[in-house]
Amino acid sequence: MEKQGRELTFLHSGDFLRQNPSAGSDHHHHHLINNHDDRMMIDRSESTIKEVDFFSGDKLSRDDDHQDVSMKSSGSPSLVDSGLNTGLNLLTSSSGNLKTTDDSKPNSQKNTLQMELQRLHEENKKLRSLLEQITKSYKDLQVQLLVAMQKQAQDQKRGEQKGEPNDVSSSIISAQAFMDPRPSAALDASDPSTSDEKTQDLSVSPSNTMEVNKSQLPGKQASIEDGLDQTSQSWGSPPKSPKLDHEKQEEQVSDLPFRKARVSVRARSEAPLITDGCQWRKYGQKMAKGNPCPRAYYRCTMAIGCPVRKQVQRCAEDKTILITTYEGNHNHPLPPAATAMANTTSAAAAMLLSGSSTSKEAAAPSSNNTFFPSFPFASTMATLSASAPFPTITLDLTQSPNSMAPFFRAPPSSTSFPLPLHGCPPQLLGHPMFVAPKLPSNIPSLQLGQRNASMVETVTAAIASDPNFTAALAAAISSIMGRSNDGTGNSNAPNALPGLPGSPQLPQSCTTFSTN
DNA sequence: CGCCTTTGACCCGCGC
DNA sequence: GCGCGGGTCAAAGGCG
Repeated sequence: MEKQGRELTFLHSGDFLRQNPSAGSDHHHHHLINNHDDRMMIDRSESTIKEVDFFSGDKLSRDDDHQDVSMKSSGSPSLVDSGLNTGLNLLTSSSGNLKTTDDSKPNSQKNTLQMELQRLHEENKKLRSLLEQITKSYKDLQVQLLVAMQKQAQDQKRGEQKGEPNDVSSSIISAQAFMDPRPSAALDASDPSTSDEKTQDLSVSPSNTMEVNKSQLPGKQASIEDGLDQTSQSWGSPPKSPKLDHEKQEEQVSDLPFRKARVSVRARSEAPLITDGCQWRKYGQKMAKGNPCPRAYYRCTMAIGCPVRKQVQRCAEDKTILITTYEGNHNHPLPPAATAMANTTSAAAAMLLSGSSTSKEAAAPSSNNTFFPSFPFASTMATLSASAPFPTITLDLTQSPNSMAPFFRAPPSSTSFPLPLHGCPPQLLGHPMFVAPKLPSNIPSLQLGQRNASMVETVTAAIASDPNFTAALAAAISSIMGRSNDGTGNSNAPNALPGLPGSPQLPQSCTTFSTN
C-alpha cells in the first residue's frame, strides 16, 4: 500500500492519484500509470531484474494481462498520436472495454464505472490544459536560459578581454550551433532521410507537445531536436565515403563537440539483449579492451538506411548488467512498443544536447566527469560524460530501488544542490510545471563569479528542470519495472511515461541511442 | 530464398 | 611511422 502510494506520487498529480485509489482487477484495467506503480513496487522489492524488455512489441502480444487488451482495443497508435499521452487516454479508451463487460454487472456498478469514466474524461481535459501551460512554460524557460547563457558569455568576455579563448562563450557558441537549425543544412539536404524526417516530424502527432514547441518556438525547442537530428544525420552518411574538402569544412562546422551524442543504459538483464521494440541486425562483434565480454554492434533494420545503431556489452564488473548504448536517430516511424524507449533516449539526448554548452566545462574538472557532483541522487541514475569520444549520458537502471527512492521520494533539503528539485515535491518530479516556474530564480546563478560552480549549477538545473530528462529517467525506469512485473499482470505500458510534455511521441525525431 | 549471425579483415583515429 | 583499439564491412554459413 505504501509502495503504491509512492509510485503514484512519483508519476502523477495528487489529484489524479486521489481519484484513483483503485485496486484489484480494476486496477489493471484502468490505470496504465498504476501499472508503472506496480512495476516500481516489484522492482523495489527485487534486487535483480530478470529480464529487461523495453516495451517490446513481442511483449504486447505475449503478455496476457488486460492492459494488453485495452491497448489493442483502443489502438495504441492513438496513444502515440495523441502526443499528450497522459495515460488517461488509455484509461478512456480502455473504458470501452469496461463498458462491454459492464453489461453483465449490476446497474449500480455500471453507473459507478460510467461516473468514473466521466471523471477521467474531465481529468483528461484538465491535464491537457495543464500540459499546454507546461509546454508554454518550458518554452519560455528555454528562452530565458539561452538569454542568461548569452549574457554570461558577454560578461565573461568583458571580464577577461584577453586573446585567451573563452570557454563559456565558446561553449555557448556550440550550444547555439545546436540550437540553430542545422548549420550544415546543405549537407543534410542531400540526405533524403533528412527531409523525410522533417516531413514526418510535421506529420506525426500534431498534438505532440514537441511539435507544439516547434511551432511556438521556432529555433528553440525545435532546435534541440534539430541538434539531435544533426547528430544522427552524421550517422546516416556513409562512414567510409571519401570526404571532399568542402565536405570536411562543412563537417567542421557541424562537428561541434556534441555532434554524436549517445545514450547508454545500464540495466540488469540475463537476456543477451534488451527488447526495445525495434528490429536490429548484428553487424559486428569485438572484444573490447578490459572486458572479457564481447561488444556487439547492431543497427536498426526497421527501415532502409536507418542510421540508428547500438552497442551491447556486459559490464566487466557485474556480468548481470547489460550496457546498451544507442546512437543515431531513427528515420522512420517507430512502433508503439519502441516509442517509449526511443522517447527515453531521445529525451536524455535532448537534455544532453541542450545542456551541452555547459556540460563539457562543468565536467572537465573531475576525473571521471561524472556530471552530478552535487546531485547525489541523480548521479546514481544518470551520468553525463564528456571524456568519452562522444558525449554520453548514462541512465543507470541498475541501482537498487532503495538508492533510487530518495531521488523520487524524499530529496533531502540539506544538500547544496540549488535546484528546484529541492523545492519541488518529489511526486512532482518529471512534471515540469512544478519545476519550471522555479528555474528563473536559478538563472542568476549563471552570473556568479565562480564560473565552474555556476556552470555546474546551471547544467544541473537545466537537467533537473528539463522535462525531457525527467521523462527519460522515468520512462526508462518504468520500462524496467514493467518487465520485472510480468507475473502481476501489470507489465504492459509500452508508452513509458504518459503525459509528460517532454516526452514526445514522435518516432522519427526520437534520437535512439539505444541500449541493447 | 531472404534474413540473420558469425567472424576475420579492413579502416580510421589516436597516442607514443 | 607504428601499434593499438574501436568501429565497420562483407563473405560465409545457418535457419526458418
